[in-house]
Amino acid sequence: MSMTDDTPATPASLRLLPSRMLAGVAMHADRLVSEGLARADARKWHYAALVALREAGPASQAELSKRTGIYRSDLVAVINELAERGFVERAPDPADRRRNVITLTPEGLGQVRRLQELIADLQDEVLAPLSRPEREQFSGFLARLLEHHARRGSSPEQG
Amino acid sequence: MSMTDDTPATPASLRLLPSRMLAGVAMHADRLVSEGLARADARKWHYAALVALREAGPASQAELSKRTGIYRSDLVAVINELAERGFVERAPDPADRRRNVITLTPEGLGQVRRLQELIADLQDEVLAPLSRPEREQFSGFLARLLEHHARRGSSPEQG
DNA sequence: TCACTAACGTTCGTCGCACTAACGAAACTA
DNA sequence: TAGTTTCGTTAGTGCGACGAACGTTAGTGA
Repeated sequence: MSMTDDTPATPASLRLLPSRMLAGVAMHADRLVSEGLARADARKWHYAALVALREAGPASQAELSKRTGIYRSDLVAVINELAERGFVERAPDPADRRRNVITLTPEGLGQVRRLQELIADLQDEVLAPLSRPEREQFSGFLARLLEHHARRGSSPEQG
Repeated sequence: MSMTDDTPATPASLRLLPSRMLAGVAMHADRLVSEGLARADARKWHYAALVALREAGPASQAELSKRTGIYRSDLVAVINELAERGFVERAPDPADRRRNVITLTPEGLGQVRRLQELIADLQDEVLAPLSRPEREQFSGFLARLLEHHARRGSSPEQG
């Protein structure tokens, strides 16, 4: 009857590995925001594209790809979904007939505002256990790490 | 020929999103360690399993799964690969014939030592831009975030 | 003892993400 | 005018996280 507390704990040498913790926290964060956005019939990429459009105006898909970090291959589907929902419009560029010009619609503007609030709440949820100043520190660290690895990375970059 | 600096910068509202930065840093970190381990013909999971075995002795696959966070479905392949390389042995448990007992071999012990050094170096590379005390802070934040989300998570947990 | 349930290892399949390859059309460049 | 590059697009790869289901074996209660 006596149980010897058989809880199989992850060894500390694994549990405390920064790269592992990083992956774990990123996963939880990703799940939180993805599920939150799903409740609004949206995805991370929708938000990224919409924000980029609002911030910098109409753009070609190639430009959007660079601004958001979404691969141009994957961007196709994102724009499709946003266009279906009436948040953006895809039109051929008369000046360069290879390109499409993606434009934010009024409905899209409304949506990005809604999503922005939602996302802000979700970030709070992600960082819940940290105090305000700690969140600043943490974000600062992340930004520095990101910048560092973005430079050295021979990889095509992504976010 | 003046160029209006057409560098398409990611808007700050995206670039500074914690969840996004988290994903980005985690990706870079993961790539670094994965590539590093690949050079030693190993993967993250190999290391996780080997460490868990060294730390807590021989175990069934179910137990290993809980200790390492590797799904039992995926663990099968990991043990296969480790067994192929002679680092572990998989034997049926005479006490419970449903189970396999996974045991670390002497070669496995050597390998886990090698990998541990390698991993330590790779962690340094990941955290390169941070000073020692900053790394401590950062790791502390990660640990707190992880613990927080592990509790509330109805998700089966993973690292 | 006998049905019921639960655990174990395993296989197969799914979903999403990062990423590559290739292609036709259009645009630049020599 | 020929060669190269860019753009949007389709298809596909590799991997990590995860679920479903199955046969086998162990425990559990009537």
